[in-house]
Order: sequence, then structure tokens, then C-alpha cells
Amino acid sequence: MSDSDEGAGRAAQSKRADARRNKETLLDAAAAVFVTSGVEAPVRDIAAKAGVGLGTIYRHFPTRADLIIAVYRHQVDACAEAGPALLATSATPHAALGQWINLFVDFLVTKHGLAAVLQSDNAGFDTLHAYFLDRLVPVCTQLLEAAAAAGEIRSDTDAYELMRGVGNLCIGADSDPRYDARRLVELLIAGLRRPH
Amino acid sequence: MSDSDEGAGRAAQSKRADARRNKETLLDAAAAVFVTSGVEAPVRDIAAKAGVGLGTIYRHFPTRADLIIAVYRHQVDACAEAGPALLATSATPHAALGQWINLFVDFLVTKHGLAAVLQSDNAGFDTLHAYFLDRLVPVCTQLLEAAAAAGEIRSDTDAYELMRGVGNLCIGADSDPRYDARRLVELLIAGLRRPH
Amino acid sequence: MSDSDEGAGRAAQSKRADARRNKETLLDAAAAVFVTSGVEAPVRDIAAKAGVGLGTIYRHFPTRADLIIAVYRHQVDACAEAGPALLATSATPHAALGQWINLFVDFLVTKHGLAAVLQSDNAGFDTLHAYFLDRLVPVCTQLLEAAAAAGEIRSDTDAYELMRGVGNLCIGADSDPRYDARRLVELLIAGLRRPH
Amino acid sequence: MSDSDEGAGRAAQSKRADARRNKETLLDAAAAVFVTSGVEAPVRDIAAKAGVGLGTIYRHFPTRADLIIAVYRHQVDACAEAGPALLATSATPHAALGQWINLFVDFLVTKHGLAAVLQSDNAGFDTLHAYFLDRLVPVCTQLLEAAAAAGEIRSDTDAYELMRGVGNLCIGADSDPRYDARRLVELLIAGLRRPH
DNA sequence: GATGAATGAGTCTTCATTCAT
DNA sequence: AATGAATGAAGACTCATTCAT
Repeated sequence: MSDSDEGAGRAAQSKRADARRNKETLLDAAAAVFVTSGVEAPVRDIAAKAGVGLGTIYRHFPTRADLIIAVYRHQVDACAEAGPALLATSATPHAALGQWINLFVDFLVTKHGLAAVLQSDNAGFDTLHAYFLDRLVPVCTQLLEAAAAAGEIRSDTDAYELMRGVGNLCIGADSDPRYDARRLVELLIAGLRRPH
Repeated sequence: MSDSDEGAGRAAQSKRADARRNKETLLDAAAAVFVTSGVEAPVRDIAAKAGVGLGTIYRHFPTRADLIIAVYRHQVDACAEAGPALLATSATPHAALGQWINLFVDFLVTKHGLAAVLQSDNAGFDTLHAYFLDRLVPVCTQLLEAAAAAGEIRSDTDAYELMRGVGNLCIGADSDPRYDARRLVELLIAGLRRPH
Repeated sequence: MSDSDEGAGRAAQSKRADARRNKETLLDAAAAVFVTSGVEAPVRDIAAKAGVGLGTIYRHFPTRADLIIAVYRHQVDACAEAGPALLATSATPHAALGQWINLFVDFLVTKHGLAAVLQSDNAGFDTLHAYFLDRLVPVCTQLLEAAAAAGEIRSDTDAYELMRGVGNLCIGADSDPRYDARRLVELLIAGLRRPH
Repeated sequence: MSDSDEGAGRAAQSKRADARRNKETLLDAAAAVFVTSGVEAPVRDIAAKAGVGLGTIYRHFPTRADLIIAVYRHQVDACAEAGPALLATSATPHAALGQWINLFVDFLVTKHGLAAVLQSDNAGFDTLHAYFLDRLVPVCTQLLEAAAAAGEIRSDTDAYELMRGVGNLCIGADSDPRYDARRLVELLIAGLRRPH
């Protein structure tokens, strides 16, 4: 249904509105369940939390990846958009990189199970994988190149690899008080520095 | 049972020998299945691969953790033992640390799913967790302290955390040609260096 | 959901009707299987008999105790309700007690394995246990007290114990033509009489 | 091997002695395990307790019923033999019956799970069933007839049925403090009394 | 569009029993 | 005779996904 339908009857309109509201409810519920049970929580739990039927979830989000993407899209986008801004305002490109990575880590660390799923080779998560990569790798590349151009870091680092590494370091970071992903990521970023 | 039983217990001993051989077969089969299907492969698959019954696996390895430990024990032990040796032969403690970590990474990277399971908070894997930690953390601590004492690295790094981080970086390292865990771990270790 | 939903929820309602019918089918099937294989028959057998999937049983009756209770609820309730009625219509309270117990025995004797399960200390049957007790012990207590008040029986008999005893006497009563639980229970009830 | 072998070599003799000792060990172990885990305890547990192999148990006692019979034979025999004695020494036949039944109850109540197995229609327990019946029913019949002859009880009571009833009342008598099998059996026996 | 009932594949785990050594 | 390793049948339970209403 395209926007040109707008003029259609009140019923259709309200149905669209209902559906939209429904979708939103679903996203809120999913987000809440993800927090407590992780992103691999049973579909039924999410449906129950949202107060909708199972079919409704499958209609709106055919795969789990679709649902996860929808839940975190805003945050991922915000993170992506923060990259250039940080580059503009930070003292050095390397500092910008560090801050941007911190943003990503902060996001990831609080998403129970997301980091794990992000590296899963399960085909069902391909689109999720792709989404994160499409959105964040270019930004990371930009920051990396700026830092390399400034001579702060080596120029042989691949953004994809770095993002994957950072993602991996975030796995299981909640649930283990002796493990601080942020600290390790800091080491990783520090390790990028060009040796004097 | 000492060797002096040899005369009396020929039969028993040969049975023992058979069982031992069987256990080895099992270990080989498990290792093979772990490579292709990961360390969480169905017990039945492993039994099939080994050509034994289900019960035989449960007899030798009551829990999956037991099986995993048995499969990798030699390699983990070898890794643990290599630590002090490297310290003695390397140019600097930091170099020894790097080489030792590389050993660990080489081991882990080839074990499909092991790194993932190593951070799982599933209670069934507690003993597995403990085994790796008991074996490797002390060695890592030793190397870390030596490097700190030599003034090469900061002295605030926790061996447990570092091992977890390295383990995490190894997750999914096979199966993705664009991701090289070794390179990232190198960055991490480089990041430990004391800032001048 | 009230009846005023009728207009809006025709579909939902007919689905509910289907499910209810299905549940009934399930109950019938379970009852039938219980007769032939006892109340501990494999879940799969019941599903097969009912022509439904395994999951359907678990949906309607999460535990075996739930299923057993559902199958026999009507009869247990009927038995419980018969108590006061018998008290009102029988010649004496002791006669009422005897007749009521007979009702219970008639019920139990035909339920292959139920009596056995009723005394099992298996935790899974706790709710089953509780249901029978909650439903029948108070009635039995009432009858016992009436008979005691009438001076027909001793007043030191515990209803719980008596019910358990009667239940036990019913174990294996089918399948053995030489064993008549009714006769023995009669002796037991006769034994309650106050000695002159 | 008949007693005429007695003159055979020391080796054979000592082997016989060993086997006998072994069997005794086994019976002790079985008795102990039966106490803690019931008469349906895993064969392996008994073997472990006895410190012998599984095969040894199966050699001596091909079926579980054989083992149970062997373990309790002495006590069952003693009970059987006590019948006539009690008849001779008690005040009345009915009193003798009561005391004899008490003996049986005392025996049964302390044998975790035995009463349950005694009524099981599982074919594997047929010989066990038969043994108890063969041994005890005649005694019970004798007592019953004596009491009937003395005019103390009705003459229409079947010993087999009574024994089964008493056995049933003993099921689950341990493990439930609110249930006293002895008290109920007393009621049952009291119920036998001829109505005045 | 929404619902949620139904399905059933997939896994784990226990134990009685056999039989080669 | 004794041993105990090996077997595999049996049964429970979960959850993603489909589809009739």
C-alpha cells in the first residue's frame, strides 16, 4: 500500500494506523524481552509480552534478524551518524575513533546476546550481519583512514575486521563482573597506534 | 593398579586396553565432529562417527564438558607448559607473552565453537570453563607480571580478563576469511605496552 | 472474555470451539490409553491415539498430573459432591460413609495405575496428589465426624489416612480376579465400628 | 555340583567357598541398597555396593525377582514359621492372626518399595509373587480357619485376598508420617470379626 | 490482518542386559 | 567364574514455524 492510498477510506487508514501501532508495540516488547532473555529469546515470549499473536510477529518480521534489526535500527543509525561528528569535534582522528568505538561498545554491551549472534554463522542472521556491516563499516573506515592520514595509526587495518573484533570483545560482557569489554577494546584501539 | 598385576590381570588388562583404544577412537571422532559441527554437536553424531553406542559416550564422558576437556586436554596442557619456556627463551617478557598468546590463539581458532562455549554462562560448561582458567590464567599471570616487572607493560592488567578477551577474539575466526583473530590479538597485546 | 464479544470474535470463538473439541478428543484418548496402559502411559501413545501431535498435549496439559486431573476431574468432583447427599439420605452416618467409600472404590478400581500413582512420592505428581486430597479428604472428614458424633465409630480416625488406605487397597484391583478391593475396603470400614 | 563332590580338590572347594562368600556379599549389598533406594534400585548400584561386576549378579540371580527373594527369604520363612507358633501360644485364634499379620506388616513396611513390587503385574516379578504367596498364604489360611472355627470371624474370607490387602496397605508406608499402615491393618483385621 | 492451535523434528539421558576377554 | 564395556530401546520435553479460522 503506497502513500497514494492516503485518500482512501477512514477504515483503511485506521487499519494502517493500527498496524503501525501494533508494530511499535511489538518492537517495544521485543526490546524488553531481549534485555532480560537475550536476542534469542523464544518468539512466543515476545508475542506474549506484546500481547499479540505469534502470527503477527511473523507477519511483520519474517525472520528473527528482521526483528532484531528493527529493534536496534535507531541506535545503530545514531551510532553511524555520530562518526563524522566526532571526527569534526575531537582533538585527533585517533581520539575520534576511540570515542566512536566506545559508543558502539556501550551499545553492544547492553544488548544481551547480540554480540554473540552478530558473529554466528547461522544463515538466518545473514541480513542482520549485513545490516550492521553496511551501516558501520564505512564509518569505521572513514575514521581509520583519517587517523592513518594523520599518521597516528598504521594504515593496514581493515575496518571490517576491527568491527568484528570489537563486537567479539563485547560477547558475554554483561553477566561477568570480572570482564570489562570497554577496557579491552581500549587496549585494542591503543594497539593500533603507530609504533614510534 | 600397579604393573605387578600384570600376571593375574591379563584379561582385565586387555579389556582395559580395548576400552582405552575405544576411548581414543571416541576422542578422535569427537575431535573430528567438533571440527565440522562445533563442540555442541549432538551426542548421537559423535557416537555415530565413532561407531559406538550412545551409552559408550556417556560412560566415558558423563557430561559434554568432560568430553570437550578430554579432547583438548593435551593441547591446553602443552600451551600452559610452553609459558615458562617462552619466558626463558624470548628476548623480552612482552615478546614471550605475545608468543604464548599466539600459541593459545592458534589452538582456539581451529576449534569450531569452542571459544563461544568458553564464554557461555550455561552451567553445564562450568567445569570446562574452570579447567581452561585453572590451567591458563596462572601462566598468563606469570607472563604479565614478568613484563610488568620489566617495565614493558602497565601493571594493571588482569590475566583472567585478558584471556577472556583473547578467547572472545577467536570466536568465529574460522569460517570468515576476512577476519584474522591473530592480527587483532596482536593489536591487543601491543596495546598493553606502557605508553612512553 | 464475556459473551458480548460474540459478534466480534466469531472466528476466535470458533477456533476456541475447535480447540475445546480437540481438548475433549485428547481427554477421551487419554482416558482410553489410561485404561489399557495405565496412567503412566507414554505421552506419545496418547498423542497417537488422539491423532494429534506431541506438542498439542503439552500445550493443553503441561504436566502429566494436569492431564490425569483433567481426565478424572468430573468423576472426582461427583464423588466429592455425593458425600453430603449420602449423609442426608442414608440410614446412619456409618452407612453413608460406607456407601461413599464404595463410590470412591468403584471409581479407583477401574483406573489402571491411578491408585499406584496416587501414593507415588514422585514430585511430578504432587499436584495430582493435592487435588485428590483437597477434594476428598474434607468430605471424608465430615462423614467420619458425623459417624463419630453418632457414636457409631471411634473418633480417632484420620480421614487422610483412611483415604490413603482405601486408595492403597485399590491398587492392582483390576487385573487380579482373586482380589476384590471392595470386599477388603468393606472390612476396613467395618473395622472402624466402635467396639461394644 | 552335588555334595558328593565334597571330596574333590582343595581348589574346587575353595572356589565353591569363594562363590558362596561372593553370593553372601551380594545379598548384604542388595539388602543395604534396597533399604536406601528401594527394591527397584539400579542393578549397577548393587554391584558397586558389593564390589563385584554386573555379570556376577546376573550369574547368581538371573532376574531381579530371584535377588529379592534371596534377600528376604529368611525373613519370609521366619514369618511363615511363626504362624503355627502364635496359634499355639495366643489367647485366641483371632489374636494369633492379628499378631501374625503384624509380623508381616513390620517386615513389609521396612522394605522400601517391596510392597509396591509385590502387586506389580509386571511378568518379571511373577516368581517373587509366587514365592510370597506359596509361603504365606497357607499359613494365613490356617489362622483364618482356626479363627473361623472358633467362631471369632466370618468364614468367607480368602487368605490370598487378605494377604494382598495387607500388602497393599503397606505401600508407601515409609516416607509418609501421616500414614500408619499398622493402624489400618488393625482396622482390617478388626473388620473380620463376626458381627454379633 | 490477526490469532494461536497444532505440528513434529531434534536432543538428551537412563538402565537393563549381553557378551568378549 | 568374574568382569565391566558396550549397546540401544525408551521416553521426556522444547520451540520454530505453518496455516485454518
